[in-house]
Amino acid sequence: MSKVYDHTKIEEKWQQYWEENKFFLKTQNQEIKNIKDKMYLLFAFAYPSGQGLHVGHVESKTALDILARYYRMNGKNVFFPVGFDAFGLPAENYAIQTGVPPVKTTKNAINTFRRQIKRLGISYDFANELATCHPGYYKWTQWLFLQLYKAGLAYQDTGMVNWCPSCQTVLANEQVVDGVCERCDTQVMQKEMEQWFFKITDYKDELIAGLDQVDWPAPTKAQQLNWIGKKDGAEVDFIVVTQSEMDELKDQDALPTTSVALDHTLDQLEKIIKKWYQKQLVGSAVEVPVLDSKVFFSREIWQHFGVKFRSGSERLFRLLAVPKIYSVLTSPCAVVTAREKKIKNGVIKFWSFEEFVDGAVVKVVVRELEHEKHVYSVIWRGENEDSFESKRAQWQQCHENHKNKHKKKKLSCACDPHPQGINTLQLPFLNSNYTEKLLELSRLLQEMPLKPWLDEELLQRVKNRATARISCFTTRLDTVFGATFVAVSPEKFKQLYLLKRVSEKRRGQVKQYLEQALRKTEEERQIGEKDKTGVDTGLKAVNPASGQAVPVYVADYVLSGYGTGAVMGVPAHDERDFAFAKKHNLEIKQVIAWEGREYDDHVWQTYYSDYGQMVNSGRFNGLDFIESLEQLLEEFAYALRPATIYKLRDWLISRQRYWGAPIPIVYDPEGKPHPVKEEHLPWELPTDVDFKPTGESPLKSSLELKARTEKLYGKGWTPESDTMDTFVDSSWYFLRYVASRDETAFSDPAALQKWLPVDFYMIGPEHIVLHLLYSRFFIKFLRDQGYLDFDEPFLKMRHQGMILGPDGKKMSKSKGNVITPDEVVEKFGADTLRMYEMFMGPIEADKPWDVSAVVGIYRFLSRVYQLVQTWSTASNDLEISTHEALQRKLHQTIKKVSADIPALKFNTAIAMMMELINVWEAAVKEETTKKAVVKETAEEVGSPAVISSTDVLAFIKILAPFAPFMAEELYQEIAENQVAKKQIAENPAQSIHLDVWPEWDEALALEQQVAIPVQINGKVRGEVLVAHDQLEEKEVVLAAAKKVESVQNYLKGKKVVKEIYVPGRIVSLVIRLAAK
RNA sequence: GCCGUGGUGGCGGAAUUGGUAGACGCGUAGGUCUCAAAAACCUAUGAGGGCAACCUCGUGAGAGUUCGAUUCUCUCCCACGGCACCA
Repeated sequence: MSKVYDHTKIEEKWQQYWEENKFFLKTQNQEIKNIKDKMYLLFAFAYPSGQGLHVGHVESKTALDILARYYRMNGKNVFFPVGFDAFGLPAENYAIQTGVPPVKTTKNAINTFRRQIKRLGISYDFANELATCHPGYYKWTQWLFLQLYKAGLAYQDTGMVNWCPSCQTVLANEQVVDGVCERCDTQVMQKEMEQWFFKITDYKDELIAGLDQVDWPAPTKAQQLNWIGKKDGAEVDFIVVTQSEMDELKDQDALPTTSVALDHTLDQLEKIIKKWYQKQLVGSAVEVPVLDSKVFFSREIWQHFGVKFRSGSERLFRLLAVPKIYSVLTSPCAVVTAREKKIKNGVIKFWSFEEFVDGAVVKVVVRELEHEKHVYSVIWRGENEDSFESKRAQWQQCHENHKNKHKKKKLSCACDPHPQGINTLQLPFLNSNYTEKLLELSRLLQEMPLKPWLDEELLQRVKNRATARISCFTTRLDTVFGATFVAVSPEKFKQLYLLKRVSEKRRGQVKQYLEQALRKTEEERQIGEKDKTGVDTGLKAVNPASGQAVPVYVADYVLSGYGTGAVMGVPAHDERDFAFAKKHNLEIKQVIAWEGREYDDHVWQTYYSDYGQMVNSGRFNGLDFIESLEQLLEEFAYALRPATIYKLRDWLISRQRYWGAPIPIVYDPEGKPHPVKEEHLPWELPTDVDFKPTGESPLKSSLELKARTEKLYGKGWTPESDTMDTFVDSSWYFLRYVASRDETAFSDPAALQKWLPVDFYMIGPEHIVLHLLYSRFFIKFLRDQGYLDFDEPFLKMRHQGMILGPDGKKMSKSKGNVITPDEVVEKFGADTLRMYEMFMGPIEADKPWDVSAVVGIYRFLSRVYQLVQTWSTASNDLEISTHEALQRKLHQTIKKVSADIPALKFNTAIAMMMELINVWEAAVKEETTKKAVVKETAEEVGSPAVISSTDVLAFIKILAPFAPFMAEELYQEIAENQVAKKQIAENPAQSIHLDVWPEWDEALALEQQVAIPVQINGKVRGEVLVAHDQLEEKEVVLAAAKKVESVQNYLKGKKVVKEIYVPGRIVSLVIRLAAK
């Protein structure tokens, strides 16, 4: 009788056979005829943990192995390498506990992994195996660091970093999960340290754009985008004024709700102008800064910046004031009041004047604060038609009485020389429109003598004053009128040196808040998430849109690292600001309204942050977000500018750990960093270190490293003692694979040209963000350095899901739900393990392990084994099979499997093969029964051959990628059959895995008769058999359908009103009661 | 809260992208073999009704489009993953 399926024996035999014959090591030597023929399959770099292979590894490795074997049999030149991401914390932590050096544990772990992988029959090209902890590899990791350093993309910076007190190392933001260390779940602290960074932000825009070039799952792309976090919005400048200044202004009635504060520095102006220029906003209204009584910008200067004067007259000609500059009046007889007021430390001089310009009443207040040498000017505008009209009436009155009345009241007029002798530019009275006034002004400006750029002293003053401006990023510029406070993060408040402006009275309180907030970690701040703490600084800042002077708070709900580190508080339309305002009793001013929805500032409603129509926003009332945007930017251009911010930050690569690639930097006796010379690479990891955590990098304890540095660079030189983040190692390994033994370069240009980019990459969803981002950054950098000629490393990528424990939860030792590959291989064999994991469901889904379901695959493989055994012991050899149903099923199966493998639908491919085996078995049984009628016993009957050797071969070939051991066994066994032997001999391959993939015969795969369902009023009421050559003939099929008995019953006494036939699919009849 | 993914028998999952819902496997029940058990094999297996042919319901809930919806549209519910005081 036939043999029993002995998986252990079979698998050991062929594993050895493949290894001896080096079948899968040949890829590198094969010549590519055509570039399309190469196939670089990449498995995510794995960390060789001491626990050995996990069933999750098996899934993705098997999936890729199936692809590798499939493509090889289809004549592709397949490159399928393997390696180990061997640096990392677990080995080091183990060393701390036991004293066993990481080199040793890592080596053992790799050996275990390699053994297990081979046992699974993964057809890796082991000739190119690599490990990141090998000096031959990390030499080039260090080389990469030096290239980045040379290009200015590796830099040192000090800053607050996440510190894990247990791991004694710095963590990247992304390694902190819910405030605890990703690896050991310890609370993360904040610590200030000198660190190395890679400037990945230089590539932020390209990292976004490149996503269009690759075939990746859309959610992955979305997550990358989210991580880079590009957001368009605007920056809004709030000018800080002290309380005493505020009081003075109030006296002047100079700050009604529609006033505008102006404050500018030179570089800001330059920025604005350039921005306009880039945005091609030539022709818009322009701000004319008058920097000094003697320094004017001529029209030429504006033109030099690419800005044209606006020709329209509807816009106010706005003037900017900076120190020592007063005013340029655009109308001839503005009412100018001059006043002096004594305050504590000096004198404030005020000049205010009103003028009327094309539809707006303008009030300008110029103030000079002697002691601070500051001047603010405020432009105040008529808010609506009514005030405009009344102001105009006033204005005309004023004009009528100009000459005598002004003099009587001792008011000065712009027409007159300035009483204080300050240079005031005067325009002749013009009755004509604004354009002409503008032209006149520009003519006058041109005549003014030009003074060179600001002198040092003035420049310094301008710079100082810049700190008195708080910029806030917002994506909701349409709510700007509703900003009733400004909240600054503690860090930013410190940076801006705002504390010195806080009044004595409050300073202590503010200082105290700052100190305790800065001490808190990011994590601690999050604990009090709903508790919006903050302190009123007593400072006021002027909302550039509403002109309202609003309080400035320091609040730790504002993040320092995002945007500008300060926010404009719009409590009416932002939930956080709302909570803050409620707690601190701040004004809540609704500026957005929605049709059919009420606003009540007592309770927050989610729709308060929805887009809507602007209200309480002056002339912008009624506009929506989009409509207002451009206009706001233009109207308040002196304080608003478009801005884009990113969440992505530079990559912090320093790790205070031992088991990683040393950063190739040495410091001279002055402490200045210098790169290690290339001839000194690899800059080897010393072995004489103390693993015990001390809070300092273990490399500091190495005498060898210190001695080496002094010997090579001189006395007093010291080595960098940090190692690199292991993400650095694992973000370029796929370049090294193609020339993993090259000692002269990081990779071989010819091999790179030949194999890269990677055609298919399979990684777990845990690597979606960082690994991919970093790899893409390296590729783009190396490309810019001329080493590569492609933009994206991974053309096609898919993810494997997670294999869960039988309880549906994530496998973990503590839950006791871990299934190990070894135990399954032991019991059922590697073929069963592979196939079961492929059969569990879609590759990308998370699936629970079903202990009892594994046996289904084992049964299937046993049946395959038995069937082929039975076949090969049959005495008669068939050239061509005569069993029609079996033939059809076989060819349908070849077709389906050939389509499913490249689509990664392994589960349905396996289901189809099972169906085939079911049909095959049934056919054998049928034949046996036929024979049994003649013969008496089963032995006499023997094994009927209903299937030809061509067919058997075809089947085991399509099975081969899934169950490579079984397929090889059967392949070699049926070679004893005469006919099969001939067919196998036609291919010189000594292994089924190097043989040729079978083709299917479309004609044989076709069903002779198709059962077409017949629907009546949408319900299936019968089916009609149609010969396959009549499928296209609508009338024939419809006629036949109507004759079907079950259909007839429904048609009685009814009228068919509609007939639908979808060829090969369905007949649908719509019936009504027949008209009487 | 935001972004993303999904919800189909007792379970894992199919369904040619709008055309007979539940392929394939597990489990379960009954049977064959056996002294018995295990293994293996055979038959049945969405729910309800009927002796039966058949009928009704049924893909998270509700509505819509259609001759026809697991598939498309809208509203809602639930689960999972990522980000999160991100302005």
